[in-house]
Order: sequence, then structure tokens, then C-alpha cells
Amino acid sequence: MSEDRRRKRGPQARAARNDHALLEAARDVIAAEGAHASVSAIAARAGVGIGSLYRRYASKDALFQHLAVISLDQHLHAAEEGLEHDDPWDGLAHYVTSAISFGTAVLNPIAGTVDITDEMADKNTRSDRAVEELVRRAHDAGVLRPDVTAVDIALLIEQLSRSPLTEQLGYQGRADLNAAACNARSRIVAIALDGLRTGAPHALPGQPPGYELFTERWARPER
Amino acid sequence: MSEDRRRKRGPQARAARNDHALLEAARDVIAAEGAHASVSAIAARAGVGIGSLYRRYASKDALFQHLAVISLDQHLHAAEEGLEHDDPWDGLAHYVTSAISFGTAVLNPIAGTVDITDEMADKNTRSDRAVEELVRRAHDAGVLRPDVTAVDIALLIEQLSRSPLTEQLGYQGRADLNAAACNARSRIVAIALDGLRTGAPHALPGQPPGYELFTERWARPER
DNA sequence: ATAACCCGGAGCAATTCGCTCCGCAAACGC
DNA sequence: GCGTTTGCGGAGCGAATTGCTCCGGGTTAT
Repeated sequence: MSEDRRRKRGPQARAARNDHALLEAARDVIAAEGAHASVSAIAARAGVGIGSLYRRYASKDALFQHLAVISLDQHLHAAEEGLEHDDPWDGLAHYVTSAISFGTAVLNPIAGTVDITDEMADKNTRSDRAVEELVRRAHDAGVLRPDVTAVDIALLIEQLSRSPLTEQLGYQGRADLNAAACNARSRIVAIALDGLRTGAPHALPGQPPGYELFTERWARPER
Repeated sequence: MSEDRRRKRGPQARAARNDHALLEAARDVIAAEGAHASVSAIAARAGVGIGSLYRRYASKDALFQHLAVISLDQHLHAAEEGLEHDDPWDGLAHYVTSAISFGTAVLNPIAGTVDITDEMADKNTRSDRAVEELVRRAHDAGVLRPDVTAVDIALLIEQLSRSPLTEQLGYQGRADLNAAACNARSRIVAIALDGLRTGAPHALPGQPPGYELFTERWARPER
């Protein structure tokens, strides 16, 4: 086990890697289970003991708080990156796919457990503004269907960010299933994006998924 | 409280209504929280005591089992109804919207807790076949984009069936929020359907949603 | 009024939770 | 080489939550 952790030397490097793994694990588990996610599940998914978790974060709430700050940052960053694209559609699509891929999903589930600082509220406002600007640009360019609003897009992102349990199960030593889930999700996102867009459909990414993503215990006849 | 329950007379009528409310509540709560949903949450959402729940179902597992059977029936029924439409697109769209609206979402979360009878596996096979037929018809008619498979659609349905917590919160005496959530969801479904379809976008249903669906505690500046 | 019926929720044992604490292994100074 | 330091993992604690039982109270029919 420690073999994997020694690619960079020193205890500090391992600590940093653990910290990152913890945040990512927390994001995934919360996206799948909501705010009820247990610390032991998060630690297990990160491949870390709960002791290590509590050395870095004073409490579960502190972890969630930190996660909320980070997610808010990522969200704002994705929106601003979108505005940097010259092409209005590319900008909007970049924002939507980014927001879905790192879990904007965590923000709403844990919104009740963290306390929102002024700085966080400010970032939230700024990203809302940026998204509205992205939408306006796309509307003006005629590439986004005119009856879709920024709120529609926000809700779509929230809906598509929630992980089905499949991904969680797939993680435990089943990298193949995890990859299949990523592929399937990217196709769904592409479908939704084409639903937002005016004009002809755009080719779907990846390979068509098979039935393996559905719970195996749910007996599906071989075909 | 009992005033509301006496629209139809007699204890049997009330019992039947309770039973229906229980199943619907279980469906909603599971769609929002997964298989970890607690019986007390289900009973509370149905507006009945836990005693009444346990008079009708021997255990939590029994309730889940019954719910799985019913959902499987509804799912198969929706697919077969879709095949009865003459228009291939209408048939597919009917299936997708139906499957999303009553929670096909419950099936996968609870697949591990129920035991699957031969009859259930058979129904599952039949609905898979029916969906594939729906997809084939739509492909042949050229109304469904050719790179979308039946599995893509199944995964899309699963993703869109999962309820955000908003709806759960909205339920508790906030009919307005619940209606807003339904409206917002129907728009998202319509967007996804347009992403599946070839040709020009189809008008979105309902009214553009506002930000009220996001957790209120997540401070959004009034605009 | 009496009997039959069903509903709701307090309360029980068991499980799960967030969290603390301590024994252990790896890196460092000598 | 050996002690020191540092961070790790997980057994185990009390508290909270869980699935479930059981009984007092209210409603309907007679």
C-alpha cells in the first residue's frame, strides 16, 4: 500500500496527496449519497484511515465547509473560463461540462450544513452573473435555443451532476466499470447539450455503453 | 387532519388511500435518498404513522419488495403503451416521460435489497425488449438520432429520475415549490428529448423557472 | 352504549454515527 | 547503528439513528 504513496518522497508529500484524495472522495461520496454521507465512507473511498481525516479537519462540518469553498471556487472558475472562449457556444459548453464533471452536485446537498461566509455568497453571485452572461452571449449568437434560461441550465447541471450508485460501486477495485460510467455520462451530457443547442445534432463522444452499468444483482438476461 | 381523509367514507377507503400514499411516498423518498431511506421518513412523507405502515407491510424489505414489483409493472406498462402509438417518436417520448415521472429511479437503488423472482426478471426482460423495439422503430423512421442506443436512453432515464432534495423539502407544506419543481423537471426532460431527436427543437413546456428551487439557505442575492 | 376496528407515535434493542486515542511504521539527526 | 520525531490507521467510545413492537385513543357500525 505504501508503495503507491512513495512516488514523491517525504511525509509532507504524502500528506498533501492524502488531503487531495480526501476532498475528491468527499465530493464523490456526497454526490452519490447526499449530505448523509458518513466520514468513514469518505475515508475508505480515499484509501485513508479516519484518523488521518481528523488530523486535517477538526470535524465533519469543517471538511464539508472546506469542500464547499473549493467547489464554489471551481464553479466560478469554470464560468469565467467559459467567458474567455471566443465562440459563445464553446464557452457555454465548457462551463456546463466542467460544472458537471467536478461535482457542482455537492454544493446543494451540503448547503444546509455549512455556514456561508460573505466571501462565499459573493463568489456565488459572481458565478451566477458569469453564467447569465454566458447565456446572453449564446442567445445573441443564436446558438442557444431562445426559450432556455440560465436557471434551466443550472437545474440541468444539478440534475446531471448527481452520481448514480453505480459509480460508487464501480470504484471499489473495478476501474473498468468506472471508465464505462464516465463514458456513459459524457454521452448523456452531450445529448443534453444538443438539446440546448439550435441546429443539427453533434456526434456523441465515446462508445455506446452496454448494460454492465446496471446493478449486476438486478438479473439481466445475457443477450 | 382526519377531515382530509374522509372524502370517501369508511375505514377501508382510508386504508386504501394510506396504502397508495405510502407507496408514492416510498418512491419519492427513495428517489431522493436511495436505499438508505428510513421508514420513518417514508411514513412522515405519506402523512401516516409508522404503525400504519407496519400493519400493511411486515418489514421495510417487504415494502421495498412490493414497491419494486409495482415499479417494474409500471415500467413495462409504459413501454408497451409506447408501442401502441402509431407515431414512433410519440411512442418513444411517451415511454421516456412516463418512466421518468413515476420513479424508475427506485429500481436500481433498491435492486440489492429485494430478491428478484423469476416473474420479475421476466418482466424486466420484456420491458427491455419493448424499449429496444421502440428505439428500433424510431431509428427506422429517422426521428431518433442514429448514434443513440437503448442503453443510452436507459441511463438517461435513470439520471433524470433521481430527485434533487429540493423536491423533498418542497413537499412539506410548500405546494408551490413542488409545482415549480415539476415544471422545471418537465422542461429538463423536454430539453433532453430534443437532444435525442433529429430536427429542430420543440417548444419547452411550462414557464421558465426562477431561482427559488435552490436551497434557500444558500443565500442568493435578490435580483 | 357496546363492540370492532384501525390509527398514531412513545419506546425498545440493535445498529450506525462522529470522534478520540493509542500502538506502529517510516523518515531524520547523530 | 539507535533514539527521536512525525504522521498513519483503526479499535473503541458515547450519542444518535435505525427498524420495529405495542398499546392507548379515536372512529365507525350496530
